[in-house]
Amino acid sequence: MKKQKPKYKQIIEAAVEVIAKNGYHASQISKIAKQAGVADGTIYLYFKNKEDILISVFEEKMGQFIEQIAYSISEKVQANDKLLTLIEMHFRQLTADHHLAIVTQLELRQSNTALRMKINQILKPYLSVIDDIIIEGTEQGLFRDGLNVPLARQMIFGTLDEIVTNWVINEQKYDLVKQAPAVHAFITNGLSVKN
Amino acid sequence: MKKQKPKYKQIIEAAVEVIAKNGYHASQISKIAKQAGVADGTIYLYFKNKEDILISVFEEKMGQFIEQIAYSISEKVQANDKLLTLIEMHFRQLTADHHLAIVTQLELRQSNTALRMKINQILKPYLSVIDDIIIEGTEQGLFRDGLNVPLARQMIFGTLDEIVTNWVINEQKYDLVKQAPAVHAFITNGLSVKN
Amino acid sequence: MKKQKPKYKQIIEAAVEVIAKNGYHASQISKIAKQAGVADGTIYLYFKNKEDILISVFEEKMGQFIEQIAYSISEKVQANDKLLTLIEMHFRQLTADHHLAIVTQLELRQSNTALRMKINQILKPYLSVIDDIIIEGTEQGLFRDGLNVPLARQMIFGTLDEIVTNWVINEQKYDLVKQAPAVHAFITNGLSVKN
Amino acid sequence: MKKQKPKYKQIIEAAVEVIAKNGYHASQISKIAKQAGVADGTIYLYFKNKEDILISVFEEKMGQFIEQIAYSISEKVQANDKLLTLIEMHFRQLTADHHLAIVTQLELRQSNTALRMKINQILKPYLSVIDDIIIEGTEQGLFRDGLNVPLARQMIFGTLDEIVTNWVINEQKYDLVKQAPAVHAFITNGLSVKN
DNA sequence: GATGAATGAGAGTTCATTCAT
DNA sequence: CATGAATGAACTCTCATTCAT
Repeated sequence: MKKQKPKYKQIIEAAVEVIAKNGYHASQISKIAKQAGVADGTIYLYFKNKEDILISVFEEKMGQFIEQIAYSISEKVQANDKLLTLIEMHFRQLTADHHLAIVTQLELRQSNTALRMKINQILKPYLSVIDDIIIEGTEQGLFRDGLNVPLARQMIFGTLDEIVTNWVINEQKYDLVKQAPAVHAFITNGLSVKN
Repeated sequence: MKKQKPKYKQIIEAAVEVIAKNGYHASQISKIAKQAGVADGTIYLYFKNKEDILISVFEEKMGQFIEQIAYSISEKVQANDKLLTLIEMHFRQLTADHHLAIVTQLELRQSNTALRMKINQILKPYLSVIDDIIIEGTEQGLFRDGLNVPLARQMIFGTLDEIVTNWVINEQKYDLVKQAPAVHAFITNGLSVKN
Repeated sequence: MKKQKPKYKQIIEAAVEVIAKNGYHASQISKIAKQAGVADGTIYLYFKNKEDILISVFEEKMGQFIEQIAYSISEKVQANDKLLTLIEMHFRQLTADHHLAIVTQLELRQSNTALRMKINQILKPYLSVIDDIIIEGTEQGLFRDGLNVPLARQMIFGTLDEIVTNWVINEQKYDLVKQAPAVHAFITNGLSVKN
Repeated sequence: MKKQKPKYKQIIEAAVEVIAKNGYHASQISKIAKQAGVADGTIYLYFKNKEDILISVFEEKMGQFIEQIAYSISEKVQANDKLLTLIEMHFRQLTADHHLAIVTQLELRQSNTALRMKINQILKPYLSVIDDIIIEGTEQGLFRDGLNVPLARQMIFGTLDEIVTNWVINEQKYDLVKQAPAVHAFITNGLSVKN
C-alpha cells in the first residue's frame, strides 16, 4: 500500500510545511520535493498530480483530526458534553498544529472549485459527527424537536470555522481553546428547548 | 469621476458574469473585455490591474449590499427585528443575484492572501453593522450581558456565510430566505438572556 | 511650413527633455504630449509617427549644432585652427545643453537600426565639414599627403564621440572643453607630416 | 558548472545569430530557442532572463576577444608593436565573426541604459589592456610624458570603435585588417614625442 | 485644428508533468 | 525505484496610433 511507505508521508508533511510557509500559489512541486528531500519526478510515483497531493494532505490530516474528535466524544454520554468536547478538540488540534491551521483555513481555500468539492467530500465524516450529536441531543431532550438538522449543522460548523479563520488571520494571537465554553453556550442556547 | 462612467459599471458587471460562469482562475482579462464589449486595453483605462477589478467588484457589490441592509434595518427599533431583517436581506440579496452569490461565496475566495485581506477590509462595515445590533440588543436587555461582541459577531457571520455557501454549492436548489426565521431563532436563542 | 509653427518646436523640445529625463524606452508619446502641453493626437498633426519625432529632434538639433560649428570655422584660415575650433565647439555645445548630450550620446542610440541609419544620414554634413578640414590641411601642407580621408575622419569623429560619451556616462563631472587642446594635439600629431 | 554545458554555448551562439539576423528588438526568446533547438523554457534553466542572455553573449565573446588580444600582445616587447598587434587583432577578430561584429557594433547598443552599464563593466579589462600599453609606451620613451591616460585610451578606443562601426554599416565591404597600419600610424603619431 | 478615449497586437516567463537514464 | 533536465502552453499589460466629436 502506497500510503504506508515512508516517502508518501514525507511528501504530505513537506506539502503542509511548504504551503503554510509560502502560501498556496507559491507552493510549486519543486519546492515540495526539495522540502521532502526527493526529486521532482519522485512525487509522481506517489501522487497522480498536484491536485492529488492537496487532496491527500487534507485527507490524511482530516482523517486524524476526525479520529481524535470521534475518540474523545465516544467517552461522553450527553450530547451537550459531546458538543463541548468537539468544540474544544476542534480548537485544540488546530492550535497544536499551526501550519495545518493556516493550510486548512486560508491556503487550501484558494484551490479551484473542483478541488474544493473534493475537500467537501472529505469533510463529510466530520459533518456526520456533528449531525449525530444534534440528533442525539434532540433524542435526549436537550435540543428542541423539529430542528432542521442540516441547517443546525451548518450553523455549528460555520460558527466554528469562522472563529478559527479569524483567529488565524489575527495571527493566532489569543487562546482559542479558552473560547470553547462561550461558543458552546451560544450553540446550545441556540439549539435548546425554549422555555 | 471614473466610477460614474458607464464603461466602469459595464466592466464590473462583465467581471461578475465571467467569474460566475468560468470560475476565478479561468477568468482572463480578454474574456472579461469581450463580455463587456470593450477592447482588452480599455480595461486598463478604468482599472489598475486585474486585482483592482476584483477588488472593485467586491467593493461595488458589497457597498450596495450593505447599503440595502442598513436601510432596511434603520426602520426597525428592536435589535431582534434588526437581526431578522439583516438575515432576511442577506439571504434575499444573494438569492436575487445568483451570479454574485457564486462569486462572493466561492470564486473570490480563491484569490491570494493579499487580495483576501483587502476583501476583509471591505467587509468591515458589514461586520460593524452586526456589532451594533449585538450591542443594542444587550442594551435593550434582549441579549445577555457580558457578551464577547467580536466572538458573537463571528458566530453570526460564520453561521450566515456557511449557510449561503452550502446553498450555493447545492446549486441554490432550495429557498434560502425561508430559512431566515430558523436561523434567527438559533442566533437569538444563542445570545439571549438565560432563564 | 509645418516646421515654423510653434507647436512643432514645442514638441521637439518636449521630446528632448522627456527622453533625457526618462530614457529612450520610457519616453511614450503620451509623456511627450503632456510635457509639450498638447493632446496625444495633436502630435500626429505634426509628425508622421514616433520615429519621425526622433529623427526630427536629431535633425533640428544637429542642424543648429553644425551651423554653429560651420560659422565658427569660417572665421579661421588654417586647417589646424579650424580643427581646434571644431573640437572646442563640439564640446562646448554639448556642455551647454546637457539634455541634448544625454539624448545624442546615449538615448538615441537605443533606437532600431533603421532609425540609426537615418541619423547617420543627418550626420553627413558634419562629417563633410571634417572631411573638408582634412583636405584643406593636406593642401596647406599641415597634414601628410596620401591620407585616407574617410579613415582619418572616422578617427577624428570616433575620438570626439567616445570622449563625449565617456563624459556623459561619468555624469558630466569634469570640464569637457578644457580637454580640447589635448585632443587637438593628439589628432594633429596623428595626421601631421612626419619629420 | 552551467557555463560548461553544451546547451549553454548552444544558446549563446543561437542568440548571436538571431540578433545579427533579426536585430535586437526582433529577437524574441522563442526565436533564440528555436535557433538553438531547445524549448523556450530550457533557456531559463541556463539564463535568469533575457537580459542575462545578452550580458552572457557579450561576456563570453568579449572574454575570448580580450584573451586572444592579450595573448598576442604578450609576445611583443615594444609598446608600439603591442599597439599594432592590438589593432590588428581587434579588426581581425571582428572580421572573422561577422555576426559578432553586427551584434557588438550595432545591435547590443540598442539595449537599455542599465544593460549598457553592465556591458561597459565587461569592457573594462579591454580598456585596461589599452591603458597598460599607453603607460608602457610612455615608460619606453615612445609616447610623450604627461599623457592623460584615460583620455588617450578614449581616443584609441573611440577611433577603433568608430572605424569598425562604419565598416559594419557599410556591410563589411572592404578589408578592415588592411587599415590597421594607417590607424596605428595615426595613433602613434598622435601620442608620440614631439620633435 | 485639437482632443483624448478607445483600440488590440505582441512577448517574457512560470511551472506541472514527462521520460530517458 | 529514483532522478532531474527538458518541455511548451498560457496570460497580463503596454503603448503607438486612430477617429469621432
